[in-house]
Order: sequence, then C-alpha cells, then structure tokens
Amino acid sequence: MAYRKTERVREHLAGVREALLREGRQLVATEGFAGLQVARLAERAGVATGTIYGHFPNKGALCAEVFAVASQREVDLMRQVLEQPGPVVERLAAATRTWCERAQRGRVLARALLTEPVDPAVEEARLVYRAAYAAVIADTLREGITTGELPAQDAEVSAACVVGALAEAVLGPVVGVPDGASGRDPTVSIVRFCLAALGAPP
Amino acid sequence: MAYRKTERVREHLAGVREALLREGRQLVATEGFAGLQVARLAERAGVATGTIYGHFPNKGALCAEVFAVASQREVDLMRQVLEQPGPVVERLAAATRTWCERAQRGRVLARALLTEPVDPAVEEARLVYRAAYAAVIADTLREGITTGELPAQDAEVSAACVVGALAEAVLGPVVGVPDGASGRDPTVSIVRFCLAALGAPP
DNA sequence: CAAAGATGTGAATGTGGATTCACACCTTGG
DNA sequence: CCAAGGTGTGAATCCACATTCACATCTTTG
Repeated sequence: MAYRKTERVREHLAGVREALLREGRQLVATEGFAGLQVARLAERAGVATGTIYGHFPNKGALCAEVFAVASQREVDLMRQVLEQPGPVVERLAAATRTWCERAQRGRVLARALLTEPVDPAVEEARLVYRAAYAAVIADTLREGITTGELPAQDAEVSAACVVGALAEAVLGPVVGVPDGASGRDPTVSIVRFCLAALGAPP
Repeated sequence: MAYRKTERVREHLAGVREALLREGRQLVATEGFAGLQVARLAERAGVATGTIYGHFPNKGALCAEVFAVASQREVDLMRQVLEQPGPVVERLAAATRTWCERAQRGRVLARALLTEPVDPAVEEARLVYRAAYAAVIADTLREGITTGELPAQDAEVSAACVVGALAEAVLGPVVGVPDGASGRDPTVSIVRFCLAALGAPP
C-alpha cells in the first residue's frame, strides 16, 4: 500500500468540488438550470468533463446538489427572519417582504429554484425544499396560534398556501416587477394578502 | 388541377387531428407530458409517426395544443362557476372548492398542466393559461370590490396569489389527498385560506 | 381510367447532450 | 527512485428521441 490520500489531497479534492458547486450556482443564477451543462461547467471550473464524474455520479446528482446548496441558503434566511423576536404577525410580514424582495432581485435564480422545468432529480429536491419552506412558516404559525395572535387554522395547509401564493405572485405571468411609473409595488399587496389569509388583524 | 380537397377529406383530416389531440390528452392525463412521445401517440391514434408531422410542425406545437385544449376546458369551467348568480363570496368559495376537487381527482393531469417540467413551447402556453385563470378570478374580485362585498385591493395580485395558493396547496409536497383516517380534508382549509385572504367576512 | 395532387408510411437519419474509458500524469510510502 | 494506487483528460461513444424522406397509396377531376 504505497498510496493513501493525505490531507493535502483531500483538501484539493474538496476545493474542486466546491468550485464546481460555486460555478454551478453561478451558472444557474444567470441562466437557470438550462445553462448548467456538464461541458460548460467543466470549462468554467477549469477541469475536464470527465473530472466532474469523479465528484458526482451523474448530472442529476450534480444538479440536485447545486440546487440544494442554493435552496438551503434561502430557507435559512427565511428561518432567520422568522426567528427574530417580536410579534408573530410582524415577523411573518417581514419574512414575506424579504422573500418578495429577494425573488425580484434574483429573478432567474428564484425561477430556477421554484418553477423552471428541471431534471427529475432536481424536481425531487425541489419538493423537499418547498416542504422545508412551508415547515419553517408553519412553525411560526403554530406559535401565533398558541399565543392567540392568530386564529386557529391548519398550519401546514396555510403555510403551503403562503408558499404557493408568494411563488405565483412574484414569478407568475400576472404580476411584474414593481412598476415605478404607476407607483404600484406588488410587494405591499402580496404581503397584505398573506397576512389577511392567516387571519392577522388588519 | 385534377385534385382539390373535398369536404369528406377535410373531415377525415379533422378527425385524425382530433384523435391525436384526444389521445394526447389521454396520455398526458395518465402519465403527464413525459408520456407524450411522438411514436407512442402515433401508435395510440393508429397512424404512422410521419403523419403527425402533417398536422403539427413539430412536437412542441403538438404539446402546446394538447395543453391548450386541456387548459381551456379548466378555465371555462372555472369561469362558469364564477358566473353563477349569487353573492361574490359564495361564488369564490365554490370556485376554489371545485378546483381542489378536480385537482385531487385528476392529479396527474393537474400536475401536468400546472407544474410538471415541460418543453419551452408548453411553458409559454402555461403562462398564458395561468394568466387566464387569474384574469377570470380578478374579474369576480373587481365585481366584489365594486359592490362592497370585498374590501379594496389589487385584484390582479390577489387573483395571482389565489392561483398560486391553490396550486401549491393541492399539488405541493405538504398537503396530500384528503385523509379519510384523520378526517382532515385540506379542501376546507384551503377554501378558508383563500376567502380570508380576499377579505371575505368570516 | 389516367394524371395530378394529397396524404400516409416507417425505417433511416439527425441531434444535443451526457457518459465512458484508455491513457497520461500525480502522490505517497517504502 | 520505484511500485501502487489515485486522479485528470477529452475525444469517442452512446442514447433516447424527434424529425425526415423516398416511396406507396389514396382522392379527385377531366
């Protein structure tokens, strides 16, 4: 046994893997998953196509991991906002507002994470992360219901509805970006919609 | 000029076209768009693959048309429910309830129309039909706002949110089919969510 | 019926990527 | 330095389909 991976090698490997994920995310953020092609990613990361297959068993797994990294970041952010101290209703308002703003800023990424057609492996991961979003919101709803800040309701269903409403409102065909000219900022309407739906006093 | 399409021929052609769309919809309803392959559809409809290209310029167009037929049916149904006489709030409740029930019954079709990854041509059509859904709902909202049955709000945004909430709640990862065991029917919660969101009195 | 034109056929071809793999090049421990 | 194993390379291969096309067949009109 003349060879055994040493720390240095392990680090180098980890570095390449990280570069792949980083460049992958970058690619997805600018062009969506459609832009995440093996050959292209390899070039961007400065390796040969074959190398990628030393780090991921196939493209689906690669995509799923790129997706997971990006999504986890969003879920964490939302949880962070929701765990701030203060009244439940205000926290929910802040969370929905944050979501709208992030989605509007990083439109392509948001679309990629939420609605862009993707390979089945990613679709599976997408369900997981949508559920994670909903779970984080549901936790806060339950808290509000317990303290009486919100009326009794099925927290899971309400949370899912909120996720859906946000996704459709911000990314769907109906509502565009805030329209400076008309002064109408959909964010305000969206936040109001969600709070009313949850039974927050107006 | 020894030949000119006669009525009988035109009818036959139309029949084949119709069969293709019908079988296409059937395929999509049972397996989603993934199941809609040219060779398979040809077999089902009893024609050769080449024949399909006499009716549609390419697969994208075929899919888009299958999609349009199926979607139009749903939009029409929703409009029909919303145009019934009666209080706006009740009509909205009926419409959301109908949607939930239809989606639960025809799960695969609903998923195909709303969220399944699809070819770009269909994606485009999808946006159009989502907008159509929203437009139908928005009309009713405006009516309710005018008559004072609903509080003032941005009808377009609210409608989009409702569409999103319905889609996510019924098809998303969180809420399953009605769970006979626990007796919890998500439909009721979903309808309540939407009505509350729109500001309908509880 | 014959000629002209449509339409139908399905095996062969094309296509856009992912995936492989024979080989070259490193890294390590002796 | 050597042998044993890792790791990197990228052109060649594979694949699942859509798409084409040379030919056969059917329809219509004179």
